[in-house]
Amino acid sequence: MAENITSIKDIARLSGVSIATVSRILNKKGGYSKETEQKILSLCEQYNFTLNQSAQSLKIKKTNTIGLILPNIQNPFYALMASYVENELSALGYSTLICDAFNQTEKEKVCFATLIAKGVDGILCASGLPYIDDTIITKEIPVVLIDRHPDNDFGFPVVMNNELESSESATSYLIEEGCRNILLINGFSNQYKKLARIDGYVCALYKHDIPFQEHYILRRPGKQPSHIEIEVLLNQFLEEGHPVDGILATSERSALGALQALRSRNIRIPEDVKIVSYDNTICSILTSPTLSSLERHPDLVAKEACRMLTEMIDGTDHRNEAVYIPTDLIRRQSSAKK
Amino acid sequence: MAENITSIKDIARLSGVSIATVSRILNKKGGYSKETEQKILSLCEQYNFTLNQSAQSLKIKKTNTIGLILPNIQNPFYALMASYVENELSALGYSTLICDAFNQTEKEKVCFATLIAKGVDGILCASGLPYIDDTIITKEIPVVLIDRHPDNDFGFPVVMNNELESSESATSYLIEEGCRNILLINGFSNQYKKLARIDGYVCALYKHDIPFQEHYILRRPGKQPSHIEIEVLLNQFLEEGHPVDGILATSERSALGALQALRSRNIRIPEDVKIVSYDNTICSILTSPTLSSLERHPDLVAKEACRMLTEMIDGTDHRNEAVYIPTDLIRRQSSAKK
DNA sequence: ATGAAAGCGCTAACAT
DNA sequence: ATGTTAGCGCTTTCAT
Repeated sequence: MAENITSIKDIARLSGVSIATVSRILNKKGGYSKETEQKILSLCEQYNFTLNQSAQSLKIKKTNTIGLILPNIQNPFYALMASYVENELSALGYSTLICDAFNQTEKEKVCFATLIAKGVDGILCASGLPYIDDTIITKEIPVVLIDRHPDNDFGFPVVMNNELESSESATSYLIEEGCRNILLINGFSNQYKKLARIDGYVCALYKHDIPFQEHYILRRPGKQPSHIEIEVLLNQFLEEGHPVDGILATSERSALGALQALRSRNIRIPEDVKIVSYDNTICSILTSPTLSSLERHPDLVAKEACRMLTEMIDGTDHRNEAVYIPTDLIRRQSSAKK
Repeated sequence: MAENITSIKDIARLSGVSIATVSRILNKKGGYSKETEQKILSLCEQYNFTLNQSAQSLKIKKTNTIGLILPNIQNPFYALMASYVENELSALGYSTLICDAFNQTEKEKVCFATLIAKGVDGILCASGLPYIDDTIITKEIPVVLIDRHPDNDFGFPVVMNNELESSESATSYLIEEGCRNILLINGFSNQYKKLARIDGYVCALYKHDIPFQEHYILRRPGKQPSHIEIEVLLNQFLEEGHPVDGILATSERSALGALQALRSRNIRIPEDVKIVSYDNTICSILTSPTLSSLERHPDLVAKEACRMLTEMIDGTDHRNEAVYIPTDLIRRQSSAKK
């Protein structure tokens, strides 16, 4: 019957050294002989002993845990992001405490509060909500924003795509493919006032001398799943007789809604209408026709954000910095040449 | 300049009571007056003070954190599962430490080790791997298995679907729709020897007096993304001239592969071949035709698993228990009546 | 190269 | 109803 090995004390007793030495060895701090190290290490191995992280955290005031706030894990793009962040952080020696904000401001506040209360060393926030709650700023916890640029600015660094250029180039691409009546479908619920994806679209039209019409931006009320709402909205829009030969959908689900609407009206894709979508998740290759999509490289975004955050935890100042990850337009059937 | 409030001691000093009283109030243990409670609470509110969880965990030996091991968060089904588990656990007062095993035994071992080292109160494991590593059993940490029934049995309770019935009913459904040459596509890499989904398929054939042919089970080598592998395999199979009028795909991605293969050969769905898939994620409604799919109710699975695990943490014995969540066949275009 | 001891912030048993 | 105090398992300073 093996005795219960719960603390550094037991290892110390069993090996005949002091707890200080055990601690030094387990933390690789140096200042011990090769033999004692070997002895301690094999003893720990044998008894499957690891340091108690709560005690360690209490002492060194670091939990080696990072909080990840996501707007909605069910969105395949954020599932990807979660996966990449977890992988990246684990390589950097951190665990990931995940928090789903379900696209609700209230839940997001709770996420922040919970994570801070848990004592995470830093927070990665991709919540997508336009405002950051003031109550969180009281704690000087490192925060890196992913994919968002909130209206109120706390100086938190941000890692995101070059939204303006991306939507401009996607729109230009549609124009170059011959589209003249390009509809922008805003897949986000209307919480953002300024959206770079809209600016880029307008910009591209302008550069190609195509008049911008405000009603060519479709905005969803944001009460229902976006693909349903968009299907209804687009049907309505087409019903009113507005000509459309190109669509830039700022979210994958809204692209799907557009697909459904066009299909139900026997409008051919890409012959009559070309579509470019965002996010390039598995969904893009499932539809028929397959969807042209802006690859946003969530792996690179995750990597940069994790690097920044861990550096901040180690003392580096990244306030007000912004890292922009370029996107790539993946061309598929929905925008293929005639 | 507000002073730094870091511990219960500061609150005690500021309010003129002892730390014990503060602790009692913050933990709602009773034994204090309404007034002191009010005073302490508003003080904590004012200074944004919360108990240091590391210290608390060290003392009470509970972290209120649960580890979730997933085979692959990028799979939409497991992203759903993660979302539901996180939501459920947060309602039960636990945080979720997420760990992606990337479908690798080695990474799974690391997940277990990391989580245990972190001091999680319990582990939810949906890793999908057939064996559980022995090194983890050394610690008597509560574990609930999700969606898996490993070959070696540690007595861990399991929450999963009624796999046998599900695949039998799905197969029977195809038969009743007129299919006689039903191909089973095993979307899993070949690590499982016994798979209830196969047994159910065989069972249904048997009950309908349809001879079972071993080569009507398509097994992927498991080196590449399944939809690519399946596309190749199915093309090969059809090339060899075997008649097929129904397909049961045990994963969504393999259903997609089948879709591609059939489409490339101008085989009509559902007229020539009917397809039923698993998991019923967003993918099922993206394809064209939309996919009939077995809804596995990951929300219910998550709920049950979280309930069991938290009960085990509280001392309830659930060893060797199994909870089976029924599935529902969602009928869509891919298996619609002629 | 190693040890003794203080103290991180908390809970709970034992006081009063 | 409230206070005192020991101790959870660890790191680290200061000894030796």
